[in-house]
Amino acid sequence: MEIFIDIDNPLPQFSQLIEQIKLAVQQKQIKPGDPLPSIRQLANDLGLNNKTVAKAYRLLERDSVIQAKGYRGSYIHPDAEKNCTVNLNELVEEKLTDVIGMLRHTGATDSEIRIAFTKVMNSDKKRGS
Amino acid sequence: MEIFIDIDNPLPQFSQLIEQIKLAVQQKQIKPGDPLPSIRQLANDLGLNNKTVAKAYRLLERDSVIQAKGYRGSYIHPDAEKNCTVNLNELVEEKLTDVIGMLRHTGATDSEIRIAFTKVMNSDKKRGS
DNA sequence: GTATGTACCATTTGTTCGAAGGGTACAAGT
DNA sequence: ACTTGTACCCTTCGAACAAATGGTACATAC
Repeated sequence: MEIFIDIDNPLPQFSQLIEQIKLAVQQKQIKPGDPLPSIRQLANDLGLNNKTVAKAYRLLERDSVIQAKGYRGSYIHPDAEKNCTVNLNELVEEKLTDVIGMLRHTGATDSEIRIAFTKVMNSDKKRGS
Repeated sequence: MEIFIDIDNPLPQFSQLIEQIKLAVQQKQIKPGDPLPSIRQLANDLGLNNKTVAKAYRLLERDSVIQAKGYRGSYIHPDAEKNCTVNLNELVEEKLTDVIGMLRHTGATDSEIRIAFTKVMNSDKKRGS
């Protein structure tokens, strides 16, 4: 499995990493149960910061593409092949498109929608999750 | 009817103006059909820019609190008293709260939601209103 | 002619945010 | 001991945006 990170690519590095790992899973270059390089090691190999790789791993684990087994390294998730085709972002975009379209239809300004959006994002953040 | 614009108020000037005009309507200091000062005049009286007042008027008209009668000035809308209590922003916030809550429940990161949000806002903007 | 609402062009200022990097530390596994 | 994932702290850079201001112009009503 080979990973290329393109600095000139407008896509964030952690996104590129996620994409390529998902791609490797889909192309069966790596299979469920296979171990992944450690965060620090991969970061070192690619010339990235630990945090950047950790961020990619964190998101990959949330999407059940990989599994972080405590302090025993990270492995490809059993259902990785299925889960890495499911795109959470598509759902997010879809839902947001619906609401935004609806709100614009009521006459709400883009500006107002943005204001309300950030307000909701921030106010809910404080008291919870 | 007296309008006060507080520079130190964190609330934007145009918002303060909207609030105070709505308040004046609710308190029946001005009644449906009453004329409003012209944009330029009010801006001059309050020491604001024309655009700032125009923005407030534009939003007030969208909410049917006032009526801009072409080139004959602006007047209080017949249903102003009813409409100025209805807050479009509340609807916007409510709907956004719903979706955001739902998306967060699916595991989406606040960051991801923000990314998708701006993406939707911008991509839809390009191809027509 | 003058005032009106409105629509463009533009700029400046301040805030918020994402992305990335740097450092330190911890608990649990080998 | 050493590595692992993870969780904090903080900083820098750049982009996107809101808010406000300025100027110009137009068609229409009085």
